[in-house]
Amino acid sequence: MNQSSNFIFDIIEQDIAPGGQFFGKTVHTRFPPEPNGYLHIGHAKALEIDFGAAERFGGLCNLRMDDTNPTKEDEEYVDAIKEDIRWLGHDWGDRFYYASDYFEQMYEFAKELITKGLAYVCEQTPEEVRLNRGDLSTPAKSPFRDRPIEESMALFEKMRDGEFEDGKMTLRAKIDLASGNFNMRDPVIYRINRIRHHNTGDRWCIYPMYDFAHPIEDALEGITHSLCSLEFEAHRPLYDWVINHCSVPCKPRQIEFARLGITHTVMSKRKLRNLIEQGIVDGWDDPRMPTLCGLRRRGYTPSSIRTFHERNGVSKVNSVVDYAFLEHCLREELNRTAFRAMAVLQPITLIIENYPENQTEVFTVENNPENPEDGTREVSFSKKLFIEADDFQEVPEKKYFRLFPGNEVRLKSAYVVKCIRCEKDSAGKVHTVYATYDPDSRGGNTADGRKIKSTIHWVDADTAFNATVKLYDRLFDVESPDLADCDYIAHVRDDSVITIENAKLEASLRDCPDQARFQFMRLGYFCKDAKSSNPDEPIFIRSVSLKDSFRPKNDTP
RNA sequence: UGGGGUGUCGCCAAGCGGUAAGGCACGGGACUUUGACUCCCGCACUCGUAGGUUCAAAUCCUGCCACCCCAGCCA
Repeated sequence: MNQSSNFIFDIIEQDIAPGGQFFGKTVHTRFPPEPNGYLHIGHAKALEIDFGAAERFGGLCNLRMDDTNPTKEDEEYVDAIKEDIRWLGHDWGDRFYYASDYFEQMYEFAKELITKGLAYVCEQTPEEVRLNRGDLSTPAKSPFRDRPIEESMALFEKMRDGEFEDGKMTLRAKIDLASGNFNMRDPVIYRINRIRHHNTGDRWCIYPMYDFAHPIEDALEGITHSLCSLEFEAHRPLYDWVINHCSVPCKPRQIEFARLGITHTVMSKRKLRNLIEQGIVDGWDDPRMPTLCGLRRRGYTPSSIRTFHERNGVSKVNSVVDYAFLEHCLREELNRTAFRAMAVLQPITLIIENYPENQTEVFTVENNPENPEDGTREVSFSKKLFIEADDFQEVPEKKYFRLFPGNEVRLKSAYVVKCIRCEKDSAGKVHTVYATYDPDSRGGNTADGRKIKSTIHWVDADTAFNATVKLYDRLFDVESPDLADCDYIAHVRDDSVITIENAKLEASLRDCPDQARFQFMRLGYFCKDAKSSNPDEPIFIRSVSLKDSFRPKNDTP
């Protein structure tokens, strides 16, 4: 499937080769989202790596909700996460798990550590722990570090039994208070928190911390390779410590990779949530959001997103990929697969003066010139048409070769017409253009073989229907709104969505199914919005524009 | 000041001692019943930097510089 390798796949390959630590084993990975928000395209990168590794080596990938902190998590996200993963085309079979399903075993492993003298109950307050953490040159300290094993054990059991109030004490791993790696300075591995857990209800009032829980979750599931993002690199010694000191069934290997950044967007849950709360976007599935549900609504296909990630590769360099590359991946696919249709977004009237009144012809148009197998459809033509305002200039600018007085253009698949004159309103805006047609150019080819430089799209005023079309564009006007010192809210574009109420669409678009994707010729790729369309009022969303070398899209600073 | 990472074209990214792949973006041209698509051509004598080893270095060694992550009872 994906033939290109990366440093992680190279490592796995070595691990399962003769002499490797997982020789003879099935590669087993996992995707472990925390159910506290919606998945975005950055998560999709991890998905591609986790499920991709399993696929590549004939292994398995589990889906596991990493729900060890009930304060932040909620079941409401679980189904949405599953839906997004399925949409991307990944299958976890029957291996769907909750980290919370292992609480009992984690508790036992914690007791094992206490028994071994490798964990102790610490009664410092959160503030005291922070104060006693030391600094770059000073070791941490805890007055409870050398408390007897039996005492810690009794206290820990009472913690579970709910005998102490929240925050009163913690269970800490006894590792190295002087370590240069702060994660090893006797990290807290259990805390008391009386809050109902979405999965375990009120069964627990103590919850394990990520650094303790995650390696156990992995080991219990027989994970061979635990792939995560770069910020966990400094946690790996702790991950290995837990694996080595608890009697877990296997020793997974953690490998870290750089998370994805994309220009002109923000990726952190906090910032995305903020955009919603401030009413800047309509919700998690707003088509401008980098969430998977947002991209789905925008018209992105699963395969375009997977292609995007595959071609970006995997490394350990903090990288920010150009938004244009995401757009490229979508265009590339849709050019191949989307049916063409004609739609006029900024209509002006075109009257063919020498065309008979009340006459209608039907023309046959290819659905996709890139793929003849997609067949054809019929569109009607008559004396009065709509064309794009952009396709006419009374006084043509340099190199303009569309419609202007005296010039000929071809109406896609119909006739060659010659512009005669135009009519303007009181404000000087052109509303009607008059032309004559060449009856010998039926279908678009001239009888005398003269070349027509330009072909424009059109719709028949008699059969076209009005629809709302929403033109979405990037949300921010700066390349890196996600930088820590960037006031990203101040850089939200006020024209990131332009709503066109009365676009004129060709009749065939009227009854297309939700989410159907089209190329509106010469404009871009659009899809029918399943969320806001009514049976009688379809609403179309622009997924991405077509490239335009006449007026290159100027990139905002 | 401690620990862990990373530095190859504007942006991603191959490269693993033998003399800088590819994609995006960009510029030029051809073709075109979408100024799209497609197709050509151009786009790093140079790999953060300074030395060293070698017949030969982006690849090995040493120093320096820059940037990122870590002191939550978050993940």
